[in-house]
Amino acid sequence: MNYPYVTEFRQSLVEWFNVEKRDLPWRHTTDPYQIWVSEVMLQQTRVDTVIPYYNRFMESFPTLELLAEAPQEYLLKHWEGLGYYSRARNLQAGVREVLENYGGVVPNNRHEISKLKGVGPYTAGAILSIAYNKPEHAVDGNVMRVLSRVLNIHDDIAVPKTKKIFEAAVEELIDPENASSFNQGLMELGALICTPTSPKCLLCPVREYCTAFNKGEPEKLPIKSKKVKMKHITYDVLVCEDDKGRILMEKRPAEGLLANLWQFPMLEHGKDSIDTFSNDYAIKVQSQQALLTFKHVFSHLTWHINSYFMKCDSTVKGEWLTPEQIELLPMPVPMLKIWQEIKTKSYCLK
DNA sequence: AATGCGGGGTG
DNA sequence: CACCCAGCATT
Repeated sequence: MNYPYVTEFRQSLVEWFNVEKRDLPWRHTTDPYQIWVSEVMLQQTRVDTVIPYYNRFMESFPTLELLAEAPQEYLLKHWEGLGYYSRARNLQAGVREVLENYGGVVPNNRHEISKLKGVGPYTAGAILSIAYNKPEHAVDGNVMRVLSRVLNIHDDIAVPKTKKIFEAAVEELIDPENASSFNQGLMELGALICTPTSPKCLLCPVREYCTAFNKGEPEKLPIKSKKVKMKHITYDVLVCEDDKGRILMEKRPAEGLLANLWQFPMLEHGKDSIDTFSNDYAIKVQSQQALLTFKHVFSHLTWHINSYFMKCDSTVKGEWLTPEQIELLPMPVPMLKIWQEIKTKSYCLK
């Protein structure tokens, strides 16, 4: 395939990026480790959300070695609220691989870097191009949207193999001398100009090369099928406090949803019974009071939560923790919401 | 190829 | 409410 105006397209995009790019924390460095962290955080996550997490993360884990040595609980606390927590565990596994197998130097080729945990086709290309200026494709949702419009590609981007079409296109288009600015330029264009709805074509540096703009209906692309069926689960969440002001906590399993995060005990409606629960923990409930009722939406399921504050007898079973200890634990957002309510209304002793 | 995996922003 | 977002691992 041979695109017309490739040279002009490259130049317009790269020049626009170098002038208009946002000042973001990870754009002050080309350290592969720091670029790596930023790219993992940015997976499926918006820039504005990532910024404070990235800054805090770099303060605590400025080097690959410090991240490799960190306790997982401390690491997860830095990821708390960011979501997709396996990213954090995979990132730590990845930096440990770099220390073990590559002398602490992040590999500069796709074959080796792709072996690292959590580094897929996009992240590999992003690190290689941004940190090492290697002309490698880095195709994410932004790039597929931008190029579907520029090149008039109507393939369904929800179909996995469609990404190969865009990767091949980037290999043709990418500026071999300015791979970093070219790839970032495509993504920046998608974020600022070539947005999903109402793209700002009049501000676009490459509109004269854009098929969708010239045809007049850029918002019709990309084509994306797919709908996900949402599952619903209802839970009672029990905040149990003993007479010493300690609260019963549970650690979630090491696999699956919210792996290794901490929570107040949860009873699934129609599945878990309060009797079994109080039996397991040898708890005797003295009083019970309704807390928050709310809904928490994940990408693939919805939790309907009823939360209760319960005064209980002392017991020797389970993890009864002080508020100070609880503050150090990584918890999912629904639990943070309940915990915040507890602190605000000062139910517990403290 | 299909599914599981968070959470927040937007219209 | 639906849709989107700098994806990857597992099956």
